[in-house]
Amino acid sequence: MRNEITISELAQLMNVSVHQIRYFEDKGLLLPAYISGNQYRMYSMEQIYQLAHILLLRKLGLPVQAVKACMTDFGPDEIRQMLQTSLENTQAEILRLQQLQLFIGKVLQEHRDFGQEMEAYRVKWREAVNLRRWFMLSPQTELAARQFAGKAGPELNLFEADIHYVFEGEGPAVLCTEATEEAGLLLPAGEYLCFQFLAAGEDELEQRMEQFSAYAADRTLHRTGPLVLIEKSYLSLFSQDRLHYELLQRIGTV
DNA sequence: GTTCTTACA
DNA sequence: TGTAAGAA
Repeated sequence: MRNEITISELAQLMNVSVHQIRYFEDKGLLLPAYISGNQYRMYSMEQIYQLAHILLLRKLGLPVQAVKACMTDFGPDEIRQMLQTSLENTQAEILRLQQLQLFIGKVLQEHRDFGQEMEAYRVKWREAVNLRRWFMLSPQTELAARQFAGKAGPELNLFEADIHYVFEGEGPAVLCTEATEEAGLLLPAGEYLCFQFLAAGEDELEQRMEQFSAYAADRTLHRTGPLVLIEKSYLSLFSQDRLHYELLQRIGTV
């Protein structure tokens, strides 16, 4: 038995695919120790170390092409800088994953809340919320894809954000999302009449809003401030055909 | 049975 | 990057 190993043995040893090893060869990163009589690539210890080196650099986020340059003509300064940017990228990735973790937790929590409060009116205390206005929704033109494409930027995260439709007076609704700081529109802290429900279309939505008004009127609740319809589209993960909504309006003394 | 090359999604 | 084919 020779001391060298075949490509599949090397692949298994280093936990990569055979294809990937050949790919590295194609890119000039890793040549076999020699080619055997039957055209098999054979690898020795030197190649094992070299492959480990390549894999480490790939792990640091270097593109395959950059790995070559790194191994041939990078000096200590360039290596240090490479590690520095890799560190920064890693920190950014951690941040991204933390935000994702937060979002998943939020979806699960909201879904729990929704399950309990389904179809129930209740009065609850809400902390103040800052809203950022995006654009008006003219009453006739229903939500059109073009409207979003034209007026909303990439900052408006349609699926992950709570979309607030704010009805101020008789005018058209304004589409808003929550902001972390003062952003034009403030929903003050206070007692709010809240109603959560599922709805499929515009008609059902209007029906619910009339229901909401009637409920408040019946109980002679004094409503103050705008009516707000919150759409939690991400909760549609749980029900494909319907969207989750919450209606709310501040109540209390003038 | 393993690997090689080549092509393709 | 993975998968598939036919050839060695």
